[in-house]
Amino acid sequence: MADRTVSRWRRRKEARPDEILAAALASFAERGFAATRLEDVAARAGISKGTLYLYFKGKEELFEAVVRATLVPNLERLEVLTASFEGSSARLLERLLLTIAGVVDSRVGAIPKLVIAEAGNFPDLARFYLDEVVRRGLGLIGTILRRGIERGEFRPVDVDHTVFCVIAPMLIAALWKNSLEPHDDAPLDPQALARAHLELLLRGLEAHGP
Amino acid sequence: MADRTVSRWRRRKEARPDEILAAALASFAERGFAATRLEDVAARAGISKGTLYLYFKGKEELFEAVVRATLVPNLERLEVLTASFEGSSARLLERLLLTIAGVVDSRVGAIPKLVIAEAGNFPDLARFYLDEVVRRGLGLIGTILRRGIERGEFRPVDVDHTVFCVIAPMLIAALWKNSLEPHDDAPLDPQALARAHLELLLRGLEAHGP
Amino acid sequence: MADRTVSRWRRRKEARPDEILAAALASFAERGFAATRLEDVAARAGISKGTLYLYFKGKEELFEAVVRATLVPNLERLEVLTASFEGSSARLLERLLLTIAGVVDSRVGAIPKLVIAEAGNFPDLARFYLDEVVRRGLGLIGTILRRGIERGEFRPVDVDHTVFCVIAPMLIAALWKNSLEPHDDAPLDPQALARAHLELLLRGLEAHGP
Amino acid sequence: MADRTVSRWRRRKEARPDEILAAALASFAERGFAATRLEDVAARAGISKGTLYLYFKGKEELFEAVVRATLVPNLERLEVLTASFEGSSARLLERLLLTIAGVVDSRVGAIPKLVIAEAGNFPDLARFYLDEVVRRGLGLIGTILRRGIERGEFRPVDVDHTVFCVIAPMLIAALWKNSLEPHDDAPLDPQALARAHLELLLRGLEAHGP
DNA sequence: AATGAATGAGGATTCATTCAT
DNA sequence: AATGAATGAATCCTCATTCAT
Repeated sequence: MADRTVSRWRRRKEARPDEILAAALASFAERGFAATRLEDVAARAGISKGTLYLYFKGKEELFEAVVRATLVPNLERLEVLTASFEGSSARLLERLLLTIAGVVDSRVGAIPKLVIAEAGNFPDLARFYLDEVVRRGLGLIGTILRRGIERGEFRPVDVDHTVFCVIAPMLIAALWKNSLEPHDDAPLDPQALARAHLELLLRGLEAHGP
Repeated sequence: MADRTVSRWRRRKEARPDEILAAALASFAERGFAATRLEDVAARAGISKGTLYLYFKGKEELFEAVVRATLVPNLERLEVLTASFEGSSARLLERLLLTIAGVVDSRVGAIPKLVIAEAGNFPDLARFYLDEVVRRGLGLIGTILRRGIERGEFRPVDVDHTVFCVIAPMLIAALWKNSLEPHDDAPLDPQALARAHLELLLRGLEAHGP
Repeated sequence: MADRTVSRWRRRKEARPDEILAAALASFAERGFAATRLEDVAARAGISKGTLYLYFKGKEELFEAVVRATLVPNLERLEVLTASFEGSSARLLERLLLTIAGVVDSRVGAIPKLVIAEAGNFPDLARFYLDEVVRRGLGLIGTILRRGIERGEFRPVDVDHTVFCVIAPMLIAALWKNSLEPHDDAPLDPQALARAHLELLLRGLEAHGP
Repeated sequence: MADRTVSRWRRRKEARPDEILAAALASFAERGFAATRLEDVAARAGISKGTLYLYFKGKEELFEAVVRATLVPNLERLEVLTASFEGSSARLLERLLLTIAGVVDSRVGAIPKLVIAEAGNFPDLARFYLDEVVRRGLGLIGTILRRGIERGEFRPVDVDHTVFCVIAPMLIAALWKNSLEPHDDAPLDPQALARAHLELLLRGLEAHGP
């Protein structure tokens, strides 16, 4: 109803930034930052080259926007999940990894590859990602590990290093899907990998004896 | 003796390709393929831009040579080690991961980042890497896992997926060192990570009591 | 009375072209033709970019209109003054230069700079300016000089070249005010310059002896 | 002899900057800064677009180099002339203006037009020109006027404003030659103008009888 | 073999102009 | 009449590659 009052044009203008970000993510994921031509991004978004510049100051800003706009919302969801979870820490870890496996399979799974590839050329972006994604993500896992140790579910481990071991397979899956998998015959199933990893991980973390 | 007959100049000339490869690896590692200027590679190698072309057909060939020349020798060493190892599979896995942790800390640790970043733009290279590094590397780990299972040291696991879990933390360490670590304050110690990972992993793989 | 019947809105609409011309003159004066963005002109005139095109066919036409619309009315005033002046030729020359000094200090003082800068890119405009401003202006001064010579007030001089000498300082003042003065500390006073010039000029023109 | 040892290539490299500056001056003079395409400058200099960038960082730097490289040497010549001149101040002024008239007729006569047109967009250049050309030039004329006044050759005048009157016709000639003259039929003769100006000026400056 | 001056294709960016609303 | 979103032609600039010396 209220929507009728806004012109189609105006509605388009509001949708544009997201359409462009989606197109840009796809292009950057395929070819990387430097090899992506803005003209291709524009074509993919169904607009002209010049229109891009109405929404983003340039290629670098577009790239940064792509990285900044993605992942963080996902992380927030996971933080809420962790804070409110009532079951065992093993179940929580399972829930977390399977959710991440789902993200890995989506478009945003390409972000880690982009950040890893371009961190050297985008120091600001690297720091943002470090602070807002990596530290928060690792912190989240650390919280769960400590929760398990405190509750006597997990044996005491070197939390700082173990968090890397928890997330590593999922990260590798995300990178794999966006780099070598297209050149391989057998696709990787992130969910299956997550389950194999969980089995190994939970046994590895299990508190011994009575 | 024989060496003495070869002039220093001649030895220099024979060393050139390797010096160029080392310079190229350093530059590619810092900025990535596209952002690396051949002029910088040349300067780093102490030669002129034109001289590069006497040894490599172009930027792409140089990049491929960097990737092809590295890692494979390391892999061969590991394959020999595995084939001839006499101790327990746990010890073998430990030996393997600690060795890899050493590689991660060296210049060649940058190769995975480069391949991941550029696989989309270098299909041939991607396939080479897939065949000659990834499959061989994962195969090696698979061999060890199967060895352990057969010998009753490890419980039966989903080998195909578990190999990813075994290598993932070391790979992440390699990527971390060549992307985000320079923007972080606390450096990651691959050896320490390998040990934390081994503790977790070996407990996770442990065959249950009789 | 009649004016009251026209709505303020309508009056606004009729004033538009002049408001746009004023905004355009200000922008062109500041940055020159090429560096002036139509968007800025529109903003300065308080309208949108698109509206400009309802009044002017394009940037070039707007530029030409700015040049054509200005100065000519000033010249006409001076021609009337000259034709009807009754006093000595020295007084007339004084009147003329002081009036021009006033124009130099106004917005239209920027026109000579614009024409000089863009004559090469606007041949039509150059010819218009040559015919309607330069020749008429120089002709006016020539008329005064000849009047003075005929009346025995001025000595006989090379009129064709002297007209340049008469107008040159005022022109320089106009250019100075619109180019280097903003970067200088001490502003130039066109009236004072006109007076210094007149003193020099009238002595230089003075007819000798009895 | 010694020249033979330097290769033709090297000799070319040393000549290039000046060849480019000459080509750039010609293009900028014709069309102004913005309307000049670097490709045209390159073509005029007999080189390719890219070669320009081996010698100048970009269009702006090239423009600034054109302005900075020219005129100053001319000024120095005039300063030497003034300092060492032995004749009457009237002769010195004559010598000065006729020399300037010669410069006006050369390629460098286009510089004032360029600076006036672009001062608003090149603040640094404007200040440079103000300090190194305008102030020095006006100072030179002021020195001569004061010399004449002190020696009793000229009557006491308002030196600060009179210097503008002395130089104005020559400046106008320089601007005229590089803007409107190409659209006019009768070319202006700077030497003739200088002579007409001198006659007027020297009479105007003449100290009155005893 | 080595150099480095020269080239030009490729792509980012700007902004005058158009036109649906 | 007025708007401002969209367009794409025009041009700067970079850098891999070539080649005369």
